[in-house]
Amino acid sequence: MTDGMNQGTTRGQSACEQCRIQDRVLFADLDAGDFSALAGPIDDVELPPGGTLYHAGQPATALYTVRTGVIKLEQYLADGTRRIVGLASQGDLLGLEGTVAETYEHTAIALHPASVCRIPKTIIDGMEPKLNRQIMRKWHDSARKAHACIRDLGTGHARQRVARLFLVLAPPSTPRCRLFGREDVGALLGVTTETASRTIAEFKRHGLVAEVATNVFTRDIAALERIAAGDEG
Amino acid sequence: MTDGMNQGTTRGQSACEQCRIQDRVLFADLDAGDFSALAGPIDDVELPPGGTLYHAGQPATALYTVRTGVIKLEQYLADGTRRIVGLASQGDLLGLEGTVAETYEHTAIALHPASVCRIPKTIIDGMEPKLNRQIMRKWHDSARKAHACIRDLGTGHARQRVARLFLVLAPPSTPRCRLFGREDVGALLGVTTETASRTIAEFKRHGLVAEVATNVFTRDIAALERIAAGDEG
DNA sequence: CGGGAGCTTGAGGAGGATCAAATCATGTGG
DNA sequence: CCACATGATTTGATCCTCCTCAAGCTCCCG
Repeated sequence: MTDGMNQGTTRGQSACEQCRIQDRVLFADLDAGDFSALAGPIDDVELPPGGTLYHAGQPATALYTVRTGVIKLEQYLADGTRRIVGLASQGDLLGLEGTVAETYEHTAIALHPASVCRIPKTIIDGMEPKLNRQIMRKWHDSARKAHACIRDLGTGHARQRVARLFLVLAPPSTPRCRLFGREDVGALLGVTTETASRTIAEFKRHGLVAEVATNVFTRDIAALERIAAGDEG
Repeated sequence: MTDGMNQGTTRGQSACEQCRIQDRVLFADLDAGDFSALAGPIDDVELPPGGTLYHAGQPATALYTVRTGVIKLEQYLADGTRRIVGLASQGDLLGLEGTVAETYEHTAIALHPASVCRIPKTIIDGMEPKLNRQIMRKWHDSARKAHACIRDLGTGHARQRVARLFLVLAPPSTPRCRLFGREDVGALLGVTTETASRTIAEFKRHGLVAEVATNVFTRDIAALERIAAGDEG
């Protein structure tokens, strides 16, 4: 149980018009006029690692756009087992279920220091038609990610899953990628904390990845792809 | 490789207005006037077990509503491994990705004899605003199912996964449920065909389920729930 | 009746879970 | 600034589940 502080700081208004990731977020195809209309109540939320954005079952009052950091989406089984069913990073939308349901379906917790943009449900409701296409695209992203999670991170031996995780964490061109706690790696891949740790340690020994700082890795992409596909060396 | 015939028969027009599952499908909240406007090109497709509705990568020209039967959604890994990432049954919408993307993302194959309703993309495009809420709800269903797949069918021991599958196949009140081939059970749960077979056989021996006809089972719900939660007896 | 596909079962081994301990980070107070 | 406490990570040893390879079985269909 990470048990971090359950909410980050909320500071002032967000400047959507200057947002660096504007083209990737919900309001991508709104014009300037629309922007001034909605500028009002959108604000930023800063989350420390372990900080909770919202809990499963809570009334869904807002959507969130991820600006920086990585946020995990957790769900729980009847026996209390924890499972991470998805990750959200830059440009992803969280709490999409709020547009059609009353409550959140996951618990959203930051893995790295994160900054997200809070968009009250009322804003969405107020301008539905213009946003519909964009919201649909976000649903699509979300479904694709979930299926990729089953396919890539939930299939094969632990070594393959870890390799695929390293490949998913950042695009191949990116030199480094940030990892997170072994317990979370386990919950994401469906293996135990020990297996996650052992496998990552083995990767380091074999030079498949190198830890340049705490949980910051460089990767041998080609070699990881070979492992991911099941080729053993 | 099941390699069934790759398409069922297509016969005539569909009578949406008399459809038994009308309240569960896409056009749930359209009025009579709307119905007559769209009555045109919607038609039924009958699929035999193993029949393919569409292939991953194909241009997405239509959505499909499932009227009867169960349809599997398959995806493939780089090494060729097959994985079932979801099941669709009565009322579910298939090929939703077609509303925002060019091609299908899964291969959709019938597990039982199935009857589906083909809705050309042009119809959807033509009446977007009225349908938006309903489409959104279908996206939501789809995402929920995918997460349930990770959580319930992809976590824990083989015995737990099979128990959860039996519980998911039909609501608890339903006396019987239909299963499908062991190879597909394996691909859905992320275990081998042999493990699927062995586990189901063991369930039969222990009276947790009983096979009243080929792949038709009655279930001891309470006992299955105990197994699903990890209690061993 | 014979052939084939899918299902069941067996034996053996490997991978991962489990239990337990040692080592390494991180932040705290002296 | 250092010693210490705390939690995360790594590692070890053992056991059990599940995979693998292989054979027998059942059911259906020609």
